Amino acid sequence: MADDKFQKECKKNIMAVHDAMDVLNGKWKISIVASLCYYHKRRFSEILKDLNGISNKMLSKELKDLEINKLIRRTVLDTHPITVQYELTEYGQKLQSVIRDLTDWGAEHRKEIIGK
Amino acid sequence: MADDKFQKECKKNIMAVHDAMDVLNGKWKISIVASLCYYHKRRFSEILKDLNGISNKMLSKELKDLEINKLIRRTVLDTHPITVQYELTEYGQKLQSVIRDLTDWGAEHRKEIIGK
DNA sequence: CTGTATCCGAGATGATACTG
DNA sequence: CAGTATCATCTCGGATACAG
Repeated sequence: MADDKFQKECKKNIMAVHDAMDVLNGKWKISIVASLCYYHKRRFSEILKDLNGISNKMLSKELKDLEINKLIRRTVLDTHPITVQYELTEYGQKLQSVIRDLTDWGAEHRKEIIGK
Repeated sequence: MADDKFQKECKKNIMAVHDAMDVLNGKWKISIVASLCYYHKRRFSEILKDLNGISNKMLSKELKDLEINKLIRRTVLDTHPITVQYELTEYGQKLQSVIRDLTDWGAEHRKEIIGK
C-alpha cells in the first residue's frame, strides 16, 4: 500500500543522512569544509587559525579523513619552506548548499542564544 | 580594504557553521532530526527503529539535548501504556533544508561508495 | 611550515538489566 | 512503552615535544 511506500522512502532518506554524517563526523570536519567552501583555497596554518581551538594534530587527522573520502584535494606547493594547499574537490563542492544552509541557521541560532 | 571585509565575512560564516554544529554534535542528532523531519511525528520506539544501531540510552540522551536546545518538542500522550511523541519545533523545522540537502548528498555518496 | 609521535584524561557510546 | 541505572569500552581530542 501507499503507506508502505512512504515508510520505505523515509527509511531510505534517514539512511542517506546517516551515511552523509558518517563521512562528516567529528567535531571539526564540517567546519573545515566550510572554511574551504568560503575561501576556496586555504593552507594548513590558515585553516588552523580559521577554526578556533583545533589542534594541529586534529586538523591533520581530519584533513586526512576528508582527503580519503575524496572531499578535498591536497596540493604541495613548491615553495621554501613547503606550503600545502587544500581545496574542495568537485565532489566536495556539492556540499556547498549544505554549508550555506548551516551558515544561515547557525547565524540565527547564535542570535537566539545571545538573546537570552 | 575590501579584502579585510571578505576575511571578516568568511570568519563569521565559519563561526556560524561551528555554532550550528555545536548543537548538532554527536553521532546521532542529525539523524534524529532527519527522522522527525520526514515523519513529522514519531514515538520513542519508532525512532529507535529508524536509526540502525542506536541504544535506548543514547536516544534518550540525544532527545533530551535536542529538547533543551528547543529543536524538538516532547509530548506525553494519555494512552495505556504511556506513549511519547516527538516532533520538530518551528525552530527545528528551519533545519529542513539542511536535512534535504544532506539527504541528497548522502544518497549520491552511497552510490559512489557502493560503486567501488 | 606542515606535519608526526606520544601520553593522557574526559566524555561518548554500547550492552544489559531494571523500573513505573 | 519509555525510559534509567550501571558498568565497561573505546574513541576523541588536547598538550607537548619533536621531525623533515
